[in-house]
Amino acid sequence: MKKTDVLMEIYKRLFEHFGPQHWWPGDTPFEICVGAVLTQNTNWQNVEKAIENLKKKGLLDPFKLYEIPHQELAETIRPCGFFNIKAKRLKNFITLLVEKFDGSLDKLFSLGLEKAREELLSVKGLGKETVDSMLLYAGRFPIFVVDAYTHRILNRHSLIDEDASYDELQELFMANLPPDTQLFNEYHALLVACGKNYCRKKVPLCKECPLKALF
DNA sequence: TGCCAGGCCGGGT
DNA sequence: ACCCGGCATGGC
Repeated sequence: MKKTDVLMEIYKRLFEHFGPQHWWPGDTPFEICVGAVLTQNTNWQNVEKAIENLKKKGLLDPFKLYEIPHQELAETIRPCGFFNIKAKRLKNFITLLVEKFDGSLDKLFSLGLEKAREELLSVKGLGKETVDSMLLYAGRFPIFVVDAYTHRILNRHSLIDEDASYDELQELFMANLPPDTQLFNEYHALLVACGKNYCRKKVPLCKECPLKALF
């Protein structure tokens, strides 16, 4: 069976089981980018509280975040955990956005996928997953987002090695699927849904998993 | 109650 | 080039 067919079969099963996920859960591209940083190794529920705090204070704005002192920002996003380091990372991102792109995500994204990715990856605290999430869900670029769930699910169904890298996984999807933003959007969200609901740590293989007895 | 969550960095080997 | 500890809150 060709890799393309395998990947499409997985997508089909996940979509039929979970339905459309309507990602990213955020109103604006900027909110999506902020959420991408805050959700690093963190439950989305906690991130929602932090984002709600930012909204209440009217801080969900590049220039407001540019001005706010570290201490106050950290306190505001406290519920999402790792708040000191995340406040720094947000600041680093905001500094790039304001000082190099007039606070405009459109200007950043207008560089195109490759250049925008390079710019974002140069920011301390933004790794590949965070950056690719911004590019896919805020920038609408057709780039596949890999995360811990992607890794665990594919490994558990013997489709990749335990030690496969981010780049290898991303390449697997991108070399064998059409570069379709909506497909990549839904696919990643579905993998997260599957991981949260079924493919948990320590549970070797659960009976309800839609990918059970895959091939 | 303990374990885990949509990572990433930095220091030590 | 790996490997590992640190970062921290809140929900199940």
